[in-house]
Amino acid sequence: MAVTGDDTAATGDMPTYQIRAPATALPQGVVMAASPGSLHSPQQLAEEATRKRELRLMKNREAAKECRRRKKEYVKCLESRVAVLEVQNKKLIEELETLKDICSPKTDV
DNA sequence: TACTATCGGCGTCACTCAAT
DNA sequence: ATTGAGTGACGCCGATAGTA
Repeated sequence: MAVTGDDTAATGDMPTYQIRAPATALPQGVVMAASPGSLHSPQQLAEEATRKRELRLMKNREAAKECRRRKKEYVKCLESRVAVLEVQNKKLIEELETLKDICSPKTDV
């Protein structure tokens, strides 16, 4: 698991699978906005607003996919850890029973 | 076969948090 | 204060399984 310990330690409410990664590159086909100074008419402003919204939605779409992918991976990781711990627990219980048998005094009833 | 319940994935919105 | 990324919550949709 690639989880930064510092992040999780600093923010208690942060899910452990969350990784605050640096900003990633834009998906292919994304064109950066024109500078605000180059806009004039209300028509142009409206188009710019629409374009910005679509860009935001597209980025959020990709972010959500990535977030879900990481979450699935995290859950899978937890499940395999549970499996390992269950085996370990079972072994310890068996060992305990063995030691009890060895140590307990015999009672003939 | 039509209907229903359940599940997984998706897109979107609203919010938080860190960086600037 | 603003901005961008990450994520929880919600609703929708298609696939699949179970049932009358």
